[in-house]
Amino acid sequence: MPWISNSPSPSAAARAVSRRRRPFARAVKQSPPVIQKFLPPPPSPELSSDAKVSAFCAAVAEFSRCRPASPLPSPGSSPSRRHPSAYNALMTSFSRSGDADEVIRLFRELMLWHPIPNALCYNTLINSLAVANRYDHVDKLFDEMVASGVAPTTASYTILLKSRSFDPNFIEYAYKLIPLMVQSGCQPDTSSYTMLIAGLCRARRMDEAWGVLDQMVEDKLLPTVQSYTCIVQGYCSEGRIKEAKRLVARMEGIGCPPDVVTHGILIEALCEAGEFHEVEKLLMESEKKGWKPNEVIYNIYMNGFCKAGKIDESFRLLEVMLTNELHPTIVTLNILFECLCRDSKVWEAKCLLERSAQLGWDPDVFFYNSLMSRFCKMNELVCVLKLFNDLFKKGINPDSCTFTIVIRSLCKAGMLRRAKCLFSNSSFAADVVAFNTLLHEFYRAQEFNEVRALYIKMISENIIPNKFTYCIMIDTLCRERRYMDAIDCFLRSLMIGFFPDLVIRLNNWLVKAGKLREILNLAEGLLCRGLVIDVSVFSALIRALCKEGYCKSNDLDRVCLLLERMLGMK
DNA sequence: CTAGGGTTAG
Repeated sequence: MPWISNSPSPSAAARAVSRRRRPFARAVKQSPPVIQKFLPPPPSPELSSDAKVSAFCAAVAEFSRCRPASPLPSPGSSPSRRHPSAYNALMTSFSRSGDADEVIRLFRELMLWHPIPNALCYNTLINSLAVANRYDHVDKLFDEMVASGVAPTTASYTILLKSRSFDPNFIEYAYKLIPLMVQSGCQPDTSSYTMLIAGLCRARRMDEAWGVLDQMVEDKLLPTVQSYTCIVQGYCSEGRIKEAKRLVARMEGIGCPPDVVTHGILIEALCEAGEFHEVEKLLMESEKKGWKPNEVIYNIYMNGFCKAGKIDESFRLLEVMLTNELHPTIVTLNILFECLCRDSKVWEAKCLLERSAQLGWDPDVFFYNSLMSRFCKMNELVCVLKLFNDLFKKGINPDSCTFTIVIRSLCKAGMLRRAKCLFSNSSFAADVVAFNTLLHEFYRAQEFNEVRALYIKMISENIIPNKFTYCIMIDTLCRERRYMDAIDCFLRSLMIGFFPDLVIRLNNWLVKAGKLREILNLAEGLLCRGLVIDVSVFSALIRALCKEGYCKSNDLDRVCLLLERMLGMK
């Protein structure tokens, strides 16, 4: 397999494992049947007549019956001279279907006939790359556009904002970009402002998001459903459901009634909070309130039930969906598939996947990930690797999630080196989660040098560490008693945001080691950056003081000074 | 051409 360099293939790994298991299997064969019930059930060769399995099959049948005919022209058709607007229409179409590579190809082809494409074409291209998270290309292409004398439009800038809206440094970027935008004669429009609001909400800066909304009104731009929906989502992701509900209610009053998207966000949050009755109520009132639940709404609701372990309810919703003449989508199938996996029907799920072609659906990477993730939890490494193999055989591209599952499975079986090999392969686009997974495993194995090396690799590959990464690094440094480095590491984490639980964690290490001076350094580091010292840091100080012997501490003056500053006396 | 929602991983 091409993605593993100089290392045995997964099938070899699978063989190695099954070799190791063979004596065990033999032993079981000869022992009384009582032991056999501790073994996983063998994969069932035939589909069982289980009600949920047949419901899933019915959903598949409905899915394949209602599948639209391919709306797209086949990629790679021979170049022919087309008008730029025809190219743009084609590119938009491929961009919407998520095929950024085909958009790039079309753009290149367009340049053969029209060496300087117009702003619209550039926008479409850049947007498709932004959607595909290919940020480096976004910036390069924008510069290229400007360099070739094509004036960016307001939409160009909005796309730039979008490409950064998940970046931890979004706000700084946006506040730099907007003046530039105005300077070049592009006034921010409703969509630019909405993008700004979306980014602020993602960064949990709700007050500022409201501020932008006020600014919009001042600029005589009316906020739209989209603008408010971003804020609803901001509240929901912070768990502030009451405020989200209140805002949704208020939207009706100000002539901006919440639509199906707004409700989807609210329903997802309600499900997560276990307020399923509230969801039911919203659905009952939907007609009266002027919105109509679509497939996505049911998917969200079904997924909510699935996550809460209410598998029967998920399948009940499938029936409701069908009676409302809504067709299952590939996402619906995936959620139901996940339900089967959770409902101890893993082996049936495996069987379903094996017969997908016969049943009438093309499983995508999500189906494989769901099943592999289940097998990973069950320590069924061989099954994981076999599915990983099947995926390649079918020509499905694994995503970073697939790799994370494989890495976890390998690590769980004690094969850390093999997991590391996956990382050395260039075709594996590791993301933060994948890195965190392996980092965590090396940490658990106390291979701190490997942790460090991997962290350096991560930085060099421009993967921005997140909270979990810093957590592992802080733990690692503390385990090595490098407390000052741990503090430095924490202070670096402030670049991506302030996480109180990281402070608490670091403090616990410092207290445990009786590192009073380091606690003071940390507290001062926080204060001089204008951050509020949490009560946990305060109590950690007291605890460390007690441990050290209050009177003996030479640092008492510094503690008092800190406490005074905390209380706002100085 | 551009703004808000759904499935998987730590």
